[in-house]
Amino acid sequence: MSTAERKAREKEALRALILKAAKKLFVERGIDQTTIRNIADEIDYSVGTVYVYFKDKNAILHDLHSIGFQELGSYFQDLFSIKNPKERLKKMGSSYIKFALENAEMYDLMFNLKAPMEFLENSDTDNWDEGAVTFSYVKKTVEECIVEGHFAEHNAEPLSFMVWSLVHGMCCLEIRQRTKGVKFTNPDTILFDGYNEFLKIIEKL
Amino acid sequence: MSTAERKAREKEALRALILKAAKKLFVERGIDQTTIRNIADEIDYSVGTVYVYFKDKNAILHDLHSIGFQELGSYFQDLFSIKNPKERLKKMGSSYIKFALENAEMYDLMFNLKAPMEFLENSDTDNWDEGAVTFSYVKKTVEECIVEGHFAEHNAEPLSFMVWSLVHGMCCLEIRQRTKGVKFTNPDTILFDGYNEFLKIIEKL
DNA sequence: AAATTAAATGAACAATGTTCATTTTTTATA
DNA sequence: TATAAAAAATGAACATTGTTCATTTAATTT
Repeated sequence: MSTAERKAREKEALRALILKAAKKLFVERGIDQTTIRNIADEIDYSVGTVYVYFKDKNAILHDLHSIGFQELGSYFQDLFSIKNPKERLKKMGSSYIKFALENAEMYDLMFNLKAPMEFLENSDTDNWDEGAVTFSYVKKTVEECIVEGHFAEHNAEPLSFMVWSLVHGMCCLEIRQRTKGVKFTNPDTILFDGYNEFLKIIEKL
Repeated sequence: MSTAERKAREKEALRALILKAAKKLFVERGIDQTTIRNIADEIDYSVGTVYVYFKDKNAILHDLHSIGFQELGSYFQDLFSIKNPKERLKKMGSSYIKFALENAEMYDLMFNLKAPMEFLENSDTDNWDEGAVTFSYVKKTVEECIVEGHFAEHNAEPLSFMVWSLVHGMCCLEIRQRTKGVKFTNPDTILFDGYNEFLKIIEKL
């Protein structure tokens, strides 16, 4: 192997190390509470080095947001082995919520923070591929449901968007602390209970 | 009138002036892009004065978030003149979305930003009264629907939460730029279309 | 071994939220 | 009205950010 190749690998390794440290700190203490200096400290490099490997903080956040989508992918892993589309859709929603609650900080980064989208705006194309791919899973499943005769008189794309919004909205309200102060009868299970109402509904469609 | 009374009024007036200036700048250039110095400049007072009237930035954001709920209230104004609860529920969702889109920055502050909730956490009670009251409108309406024989086998509170999540999720995805990169068939009407799917659904329940 | 290239550094800058000793203004008192 | 006391307003100063870039250190090539 050439030195050039080795160097390229080393560069990639340090890049990955920075992302790993960033993720660790984000999960541990939250994204707002993590500074570039913290990240540099964590891996015993200087602040300047971080900027050699990433244009700015948005670039780090965007890369981490992509990693988040990979992780969401692993929650979605086995979904398409479920052949019944309605069952798959129901399970997809549960997995989505599960991911959001178990990876709140990453979920926030993926679907709420402005940074990853600002990064996209300053890049060649402003396609949000990660989001588009994830949405296509929902849409594909809804389309299959329609083929099977469900959701009559509904349109696949807007209906899929509605479903996405429904689960996203629940996760969002929870993660951004909006369920806490409202004093639900069963605060601990409100997401579960709320999603259950949705399940009852699509059972009838 | 006593001087004390006049002074109290003057204090209240300056407090309101600060909030008004803050709101103006928030709407004009966004919340992250607005600094305490900007606000002070806008009303020709010094930075220090702002801190005489507000403990910190969170306190300003919290007060403004409360003002936002008053404004949402005016969108909800005539809803309870609609006696048919199902019609009212449908209209309530539309009004909610309308408010969110026409007041994106305020909506974000009310339902997404951490600041207002952090302010609550540092206060005596951490009840989120504004949110609770707004949710109660939805819940009351859903309960009336159930009394009228709709939504059989559903539970009012979780179902209301589901409905709230659905509209909130749509607004959230839109405001946080998550609908833009996905390339919907009709990007401009996806919220409208998505909500329409919801309307079709509750028509059947 | 010297020269060249690449990588890493950290001091320095501008912007921000926040504090607080000082100054200015207003009110009460004599 | 003149003076003392209280209230209000001030802005310089601090700590913490993200970010830059001239300089230093290390690695590679000649």
